[in-house]
Amino acid sequence: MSRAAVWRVVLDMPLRRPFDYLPPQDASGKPVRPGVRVRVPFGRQRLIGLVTGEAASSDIAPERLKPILEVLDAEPVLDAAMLALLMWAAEYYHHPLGEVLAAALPKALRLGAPASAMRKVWVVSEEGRAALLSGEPRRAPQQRALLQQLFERKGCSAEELGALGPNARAHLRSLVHRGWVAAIDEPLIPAAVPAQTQAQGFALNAEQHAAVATISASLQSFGAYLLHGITGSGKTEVYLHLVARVLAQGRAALILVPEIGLTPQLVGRFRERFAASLALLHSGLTDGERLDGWRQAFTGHARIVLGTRSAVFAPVRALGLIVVDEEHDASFKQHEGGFRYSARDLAVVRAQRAAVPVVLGSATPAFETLYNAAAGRYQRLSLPRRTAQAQAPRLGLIDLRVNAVQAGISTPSIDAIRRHLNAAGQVLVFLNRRGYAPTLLCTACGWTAACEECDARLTVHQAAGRLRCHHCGADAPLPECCPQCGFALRPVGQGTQRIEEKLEELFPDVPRVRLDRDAVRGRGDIEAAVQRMVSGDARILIGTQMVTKGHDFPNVTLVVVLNADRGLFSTDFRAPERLAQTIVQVAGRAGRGDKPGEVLIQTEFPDHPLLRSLLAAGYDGFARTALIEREQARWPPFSRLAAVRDSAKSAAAALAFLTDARHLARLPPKVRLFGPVPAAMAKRAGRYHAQLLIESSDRGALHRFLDSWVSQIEQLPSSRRVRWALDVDPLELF
DNA sequence: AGCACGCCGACT
DNA sequence: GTCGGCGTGCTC
Repeated sequence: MSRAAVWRVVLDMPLRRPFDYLPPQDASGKPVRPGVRVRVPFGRQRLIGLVTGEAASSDIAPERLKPILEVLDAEPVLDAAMLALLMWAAEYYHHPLGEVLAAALPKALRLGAPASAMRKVWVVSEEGRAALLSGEPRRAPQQRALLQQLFERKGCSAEELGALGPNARAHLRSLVHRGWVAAIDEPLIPAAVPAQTQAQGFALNAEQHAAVATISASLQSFGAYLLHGITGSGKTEVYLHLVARVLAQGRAALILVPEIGLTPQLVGRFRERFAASLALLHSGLTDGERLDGWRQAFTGHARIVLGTRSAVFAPVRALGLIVVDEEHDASFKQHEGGFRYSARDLAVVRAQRAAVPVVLGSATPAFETLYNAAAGRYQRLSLPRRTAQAQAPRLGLIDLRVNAVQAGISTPSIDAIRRHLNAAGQVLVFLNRRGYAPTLLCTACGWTAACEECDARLTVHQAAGRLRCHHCGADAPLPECCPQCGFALRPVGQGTQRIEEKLEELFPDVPRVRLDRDAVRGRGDIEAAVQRMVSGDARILIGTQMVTKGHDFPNVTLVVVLNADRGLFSTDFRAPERLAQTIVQVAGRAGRGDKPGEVLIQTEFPDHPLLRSLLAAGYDGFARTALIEREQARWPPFSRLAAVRDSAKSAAAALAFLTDARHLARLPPKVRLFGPVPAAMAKRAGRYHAQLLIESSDRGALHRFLDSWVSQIEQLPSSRRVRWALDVDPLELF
């Protein structure tokens, strides 16, 4: 037991405890500032950690306590409110606090970069001051004049140097050489940006106006709003109006968008309305750019922070509003790495703690969100009309069992495509599978090209002449003939490349564009492809999921969904929800201009109740039916789930840890375990994956159980032979 | 997580 | 006889 007061420091490590340090020697007596970064000795390493507080004494023997080496921040990089939110998150997700805090900071800050941008400033040194007083340098009046100026202005930055005379740079070099002037780094304080009360933009229709009025009536308090607006109903305009009101109050807004939803269109609309005060924080940025965006928020320079998942932790000053656009999108849930959080759910918690409104916008809200709205936890605001006069598209099913099919495209679809092209319309053909064909088959012996490292077939990439694994990235040349029997090989099944080839054959004179991860590499490529459709250069668009996210194709009048059947028979209870969202989102691309849209969905199961219900009752009706089924099956939101996932070099090791974990569990009433089971695709990138599911109807019971169990299972010797993670509220089940 | 220390197989 | 495998333990 040590009597010395110690600072509690949390490190970016999978350790569930803080470490005690003696206060830094140069700052004895100064109070701790929770949320500041410190450099500490740790074993034989030196690490950067975060101070969470202090304690009057430590359980650690005094001779073992080491002093903090350095305090990196004058101001906490995580303020009290953010620290409290992150502590809440660490508890809720049962994840070590150090890693949670690390997730909230850009990498550059974790490595020690200054929290404010720095600039080099030249200041007169002690020797320089003495020289100046004694009249030096007598022989160089210009140098002396510069020294005098630097002394009077208390230094000058590189940008200001030019104003100090024609040869200031050369004179400065001499002064630095003599040791009279030295360069120091100083934090750059950006000029304060005045709150902008920008023109109101477009006029709102009645429903948009009602939504803005409702939310802005209670900007000073927490409220969660589901903004359910069909595609093209003008959700973004509602956001823009709300943001304008928040800025007018001198407060700031945080806008979260899905991974791929951060399109130049959306950024452009915010930028043109709110010019300079916008900071971006998304995964496409370099570490330096992310640091820059974070600093703009931290310094208060940015009044709007627009970003993806991890931007939920952005240090927004005077937060007044949070918007989560496309709140149903799975990319808000971190799916890899250690700390798996839902940015949407944390946005709601952050808004609640900050007493500000949070707006969850979607054309296809997550069923959980609809449930929360029905339960009265969220207030529902609907935008049922499209802003342009466009009517809702007509949806129809095409029975693949009775219609002739050419390379995956049925005759009725081909006829419809021709009809729309002849009527000067544009066509979107949707297939959620890139490449040429998902299988390469030997017609003689039945051999198929399989990935060595995954339980998956290799996809044929005809144009590149390659076989690729879409799960691990393996890449091999396309074999000429069957490696087993030497007979000819045939690509089987459809990918977007093959559909493009077929459409070229069917409509040789109609320009096409393909939008998938193979066809577009950079963000600029996506824009170029989108622009070709918008301008009318291209009239057929073939695309994967990518087309459903954030892009508008106003002249598309026909959407053909080539295969809706994956997802109809999945074991994952969320598959129907995702299927409905995909169909409704892709259908929303049709008929956004003044022309009515048509949507054709090809299926082998036209009588499947899910498809029937979606067509007959729309997304809402579909959701109601699906939620009743979930209630009967006791799936979320009628129960709570968590999953322990792991992977190892052998299937046995992956299962061994989860089996040990299961044996350790002392289950309270109402908490159940399922598994462990191997993942549906057990082998991926050479590792075997497995899962143990935890279910409970009682959230509190589940979390109390996890609390003690997780700290036990991480002590298991078998845990060291696997990579494992706990996923609270998992979105995908194997 | 790192990074040590510590005991058992194929090599200069 | 050593170099090095990863199993176990510790870091204030």
